[in-house]
Amino acid sequence: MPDLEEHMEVLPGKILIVDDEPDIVEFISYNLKGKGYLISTARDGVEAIRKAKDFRPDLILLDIMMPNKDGIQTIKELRVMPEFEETAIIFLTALSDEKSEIEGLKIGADDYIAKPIKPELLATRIRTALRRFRKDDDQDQKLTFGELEINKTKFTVTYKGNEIILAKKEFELLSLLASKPGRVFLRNEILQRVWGTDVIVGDRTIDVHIRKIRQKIGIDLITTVKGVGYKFEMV
Amino acid sequence: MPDLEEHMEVLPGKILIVDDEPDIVEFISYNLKGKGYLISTARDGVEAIRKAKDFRPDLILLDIMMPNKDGIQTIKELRVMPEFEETAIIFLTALSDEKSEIEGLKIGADDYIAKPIKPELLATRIRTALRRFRKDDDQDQKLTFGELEINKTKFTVTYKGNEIILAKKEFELLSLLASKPGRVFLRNEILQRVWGTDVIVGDRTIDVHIRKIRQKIGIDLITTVKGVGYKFEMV
DNA sequence: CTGCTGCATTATCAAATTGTTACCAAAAAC
DNA sequence: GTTTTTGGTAACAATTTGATAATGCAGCAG
Repeated sequence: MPDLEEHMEVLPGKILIVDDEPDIVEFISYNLKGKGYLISTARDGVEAIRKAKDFRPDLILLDIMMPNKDGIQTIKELRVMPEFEETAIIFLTALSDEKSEIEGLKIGADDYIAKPIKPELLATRIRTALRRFRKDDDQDQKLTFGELEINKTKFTVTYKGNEIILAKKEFELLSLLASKPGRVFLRNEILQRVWGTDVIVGDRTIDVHIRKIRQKIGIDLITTVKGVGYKFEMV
Repeated sequence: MPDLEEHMEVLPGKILIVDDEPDIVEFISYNLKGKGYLISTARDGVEAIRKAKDFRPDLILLDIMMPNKDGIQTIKELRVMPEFEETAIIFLTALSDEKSEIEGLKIGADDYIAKPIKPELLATRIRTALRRFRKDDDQDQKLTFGELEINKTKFTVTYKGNEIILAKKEFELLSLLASKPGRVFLRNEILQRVWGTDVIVGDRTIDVHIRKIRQKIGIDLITTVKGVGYKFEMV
């Protein structure tokens, strides 16, 4: 009977590869799998965002030129969502367009790699980028405010030691607001960051979720700024 | 049938030798057995993969030039399987082809040794490679949570002293979840880490395995986080 | 070779939970 | 005082998971 053991211990990281050329995806994917990275792939920006939400990559390799939604647009949308605020993103650029490289970095990429891609270079850059964002995998990512604790790793919220069960959207919404206490998030912004850009929901949806959160936590940590949005605040 | 030598006490390691020339296999095999390694052999890539699954070597000596499936192709296939992700692999190369050596290393070999093989050199390299992947072989790797014990070496789970028989996938799944108690594992992540990157299985597969585990253990140690994933938790 | 046996996966349906909307009342803004 | 915006409630829709049985497959004993 096989001893499965090691393969599930320390993984170097999860990487999402986004490119419309299957050959390139295949090539990179193959190279990185060999090094123990977990790989997911997408062939355009729309798919990329969808997969990223599920896969939660530590790093995204993002082609600039793509159909359906280009790299620039994709990174913009990703960076707006709280869960990808601190995800490493490396652009893949055809060396033709030097201008876009610079633009890419300004927009929020951490690095860029010119095609054709050299495996050694790729590996090095990836290691560097991942090191920069090294989240202690052993340590929980959590936000604490006095008696309230939001643990993103365990997906739990506790208030005065009691665990409060929040549904996914509720949790995401609270996490977003709590990520910048005091800051007002516009309704529009909340929609974008929690629901994404292409999902369309009615006006009342946010309200209802806010209400449920307030109800579950008991005290009102969320303040309404009428006509504008909501903000998280410890009293 | 691999020639195991059960009576050996402290095993320095299990080595799979893959070469199509019986003389070389014999030569290396003889040398390494003398040093206390457990040896298994294969004469081509296809046989190598088959034997590797059974034998679970700590290190594979892999000839590049072989009939049926060459070393390059073999290592590619091995590296993709999670259980060999972290197995040391050393290429055996005829010094004729220098280019392939480099290629081999890039692909995921840990080292290469040029033929003709010198026993001292071979021994040194093997020690080095094994050290790099050193796993506490002497001590059982186990996780304990109160009355529950998961022994990764023996492949057993006991609860309140009673041994619980889990199937392979069930065991892998439980091990993964228990490796970070409290942490939520996304369904996708579970799929990747237990089933591998290229295996495609339906949505319900994880559920069914989770259910079987719950059923066998009796108490529910696994918590569902709806829309997100599962987590292991002692209550 | 044949028929077991146990495991992994899928199919199907039921149940539970979650997300969204409709509607109206309440509060604030103008 | 009207208009706009949000809160509360419940209904509804959608999604997700649980339970169960069935299928297919590989290993194995005879």
